[in-house]
Amino acid sequence: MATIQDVARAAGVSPMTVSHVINDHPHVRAETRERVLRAIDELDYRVNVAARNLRTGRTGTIGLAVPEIDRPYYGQLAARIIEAAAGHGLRVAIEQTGASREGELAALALSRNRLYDGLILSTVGLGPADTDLLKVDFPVVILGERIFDGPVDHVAMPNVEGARAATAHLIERGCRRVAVVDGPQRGEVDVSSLRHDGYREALREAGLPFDPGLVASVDALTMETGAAAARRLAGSGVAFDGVFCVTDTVAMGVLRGLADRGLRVPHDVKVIGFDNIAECAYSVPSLSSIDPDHALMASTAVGFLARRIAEKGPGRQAPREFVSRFSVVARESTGG
Amino acid sequence: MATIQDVARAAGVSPMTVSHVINDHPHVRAETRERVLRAIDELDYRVNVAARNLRTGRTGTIGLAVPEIDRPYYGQLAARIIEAAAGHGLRVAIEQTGASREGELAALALSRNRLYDGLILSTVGLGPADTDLLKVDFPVVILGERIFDGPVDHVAMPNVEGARAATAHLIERGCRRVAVVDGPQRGEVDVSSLRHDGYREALREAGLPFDPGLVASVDALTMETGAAAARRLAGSGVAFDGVFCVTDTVAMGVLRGLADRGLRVPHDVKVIGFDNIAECAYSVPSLSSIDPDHALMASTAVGFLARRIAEKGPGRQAPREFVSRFSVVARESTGG
DNA sequence: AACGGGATTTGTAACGTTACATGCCGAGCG
DNA sequence: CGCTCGGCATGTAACGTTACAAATCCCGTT
Repeated sequence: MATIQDVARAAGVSPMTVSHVINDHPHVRAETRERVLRAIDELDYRVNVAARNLRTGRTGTIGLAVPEIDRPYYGQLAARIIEAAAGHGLRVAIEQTGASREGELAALALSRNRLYDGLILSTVGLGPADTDLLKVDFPVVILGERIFDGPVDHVAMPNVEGARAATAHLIERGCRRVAVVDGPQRGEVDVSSLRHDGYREALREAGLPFDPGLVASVDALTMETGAAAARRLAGSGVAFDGVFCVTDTVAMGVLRGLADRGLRVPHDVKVIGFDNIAECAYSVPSLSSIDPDHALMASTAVGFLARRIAEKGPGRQAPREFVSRFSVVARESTGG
Repeated sequence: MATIQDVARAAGVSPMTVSHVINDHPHVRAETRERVLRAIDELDYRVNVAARNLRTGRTGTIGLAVPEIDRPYYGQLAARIIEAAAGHGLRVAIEQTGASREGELAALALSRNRLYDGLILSTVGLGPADTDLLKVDFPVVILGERIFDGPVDHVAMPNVEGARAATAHLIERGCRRVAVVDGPQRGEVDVSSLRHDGYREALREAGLPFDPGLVASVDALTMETGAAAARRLAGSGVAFDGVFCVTDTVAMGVLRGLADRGLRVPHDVKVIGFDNIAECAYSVPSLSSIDPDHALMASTAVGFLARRIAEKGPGRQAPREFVSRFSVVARESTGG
C-alpha cells in the first residue's frame, strides 16, 4: 500500500506538499497540485486514517450509543444522526447498550479510549445518580430524557408535555377511562416516569380520577410486551375506552393485543402512542402519536457535539440544554 | 491524558511490560501485573486506540454498509451483525449507502482507507458489471443478492426459492389470481428480479397463467410505495385474491393500502411478504412471510469476514459462498 | 559453585501522518 | 541595489503504541 512518501517521490515533491494537497491547504501551486494528484491516482494512494488520527488527535468519527438499533425509533433516530453528522464531515459508529447502565458506561469508556471524537448517548439506564460518571473530559451529548443540571450537553424531548397532550387528545375525543401502558420506572427521569407523569397531569386537568387498575406496566418497551399488556387489560374486567402508550413501538403491540381480544380501534378503544415513528402512518388502523421532531433533535444533538469537539482548551462552555417542540398527529386510532 | 510511558514510570517498569499487561500477554509476573494495573487505575490510563491501530495495522472495527438503517429489515440485520461481531471482538460502524451504487462505492473507499478491518456490504446498487470494483485487496463480504462468481465472499438469501415458496403458499391457500408487488429491477441479481422470478416459477408450477396486469412495480421498497401500489391494484379493476410482496416493508404498506380500499385481509385478499421482520407478528392482520434465518446469515457473514481478516499474506483463499435456508411462516394474512 | 534454560523484562525502531518552524524565491519598494 | 514580503516548498520532530530481538533474572541441576 502506497504511503505519502511514495507519492512524494513519484511527484518529485516533499511529503509535506503531498499532505498539503490532500488536506486542501493553501499555498500549493496549481501545477504542483496537479502533479501530486496524478501521482496519488497512479499509485492508488489512500491516506492511512490511523496515522492521521494519531497525529491530529481526531478520528472524524462520533459514537452513537442506543439501546437497540433494531427498534424502529432508534433506527430512525440513527438515520437522522448519521445524516446530520455527515453535514459536519463526521462518521457515526453505533454502539448497542442493550438498554443497560453497564452498556452505556461501556460506550462511554470506548469513547474515552479516543476511539471517537465525541459521543451521543441515548440514555435509558443512567440516572441522576450517575451524573458524576458523565463528568468526563470528553465531548458528550445526552439525547433523550432530561438529567437536570447534568454536567453535559443535553437534547431532550418534551416528555411530560407531550404525554399530557396525548392523553388530553384521547379525552377530547371522548375517552373517559384512559389506560396507560408504561415501562420500567427506574428513577425519576426515564421515559416511562416522565410520560406517566404527563398522563396523570392530563387526567387531573380534565377532572378525571386516576385509577391504578388502568395502569399496565411492562418491563421492556417492545411490541411483544405491548401486546401482552393490552390482552391483560382487556381480560382484567376493568373498563377502558382509551390507551396512552408511552412509545409507538409498545402501541403497535397494543393494537395487536386489542385485536386479539376482538376490541376494535378506534370504535371500542382509542389508542395513541408517542414518538411518531414511520410505521404509525401505515399500521391498520394508523396510529395517532406525538411527534417530537426527531430531525430537529438529531441535528441539534450533532450540532452541540460538533461545537464541543471544535472547542479547545480548558475554557469549557457551560452545558447547553435543548428541549424539542412537539405536535399531536391525529390518525385513525383516535378518530371516529 | 496519561500514556503508557506515564504508567510505566509510575509502576517502575518499562513501557513494554505495561503493553504486555494491557494485552494479556503471558510472562508477566503476577506481582508485576498487579503493580501495573494499580498504576493504570491511579492514572486513569486509557489506551490510545489510534496509536495502536497505526502500529498494529488493525482497527478492531468493521464497516457495515446498508442502504438505510431506518428500514426495519436493515435495523434488525445490523443488530444481529453487531452481536455477531462482538463475539469476534469487533466493533461495527454503520454506513448508509442510500441504496445507490455511488454510496456503496463510497463505503468501499472508506474501508480502503484502512478505517475498517473489513466491510460487510449489503448491496443493492452494485451489479454483476461491478465485480471488478470488488477486486480489492481488502476483506469484503457481500450480503444479500448473489453476484455469481464474484471475487469476494458472499452470503446470500434463497431469493428465488423463497419467493417461489411464498407464492406457492398463497396458491395452496386457494388463491388463483396472485398479484406481485416488486421493486426496481436494475440487473438480474437484485432482490426484486430474483423474487419476481420465483413468483413466476410458482405460477408456472401451479399451471396458472402469468398476467402482467397483476404486477405492480414500485420504485423503492417502502411502506409508502407499497400502500400506493395496493391502492393502484385495487382500483385497476383487475381481479386478484392474493399478493406476494417482495419485502415485508412493502407488504406492510400493501396491508395499509388494501385497508384504504376496504379490502379485508385475508378474507378478500391474502398477503405474504418476505424477510420475516419482527413487525410481521404484530401487524393487524399479522403478516405471513419467508424467514431466511437472519441470525444465521449475520453470523456467517461476520465469520467469513473475520476469517479474511485473520488470513495474512497473499495466499488468499477462494471466495466462499453461503446461501441461507428459509422457512415459510404462516400467519393471519394468509389464513382463513 | 558454575551452568543451562525457561520465565520475565527491557531497548530499539518503526507504523504514516501532520504541526511547526524554517527556507527559498521572485517581485515590489524605498 | 538591497531589503522586505508573500507565496510556495521543505525538514524536523513528534503522536503513543507494539513487533522483534535481546538482555536479565531466577531456579533447579550437575
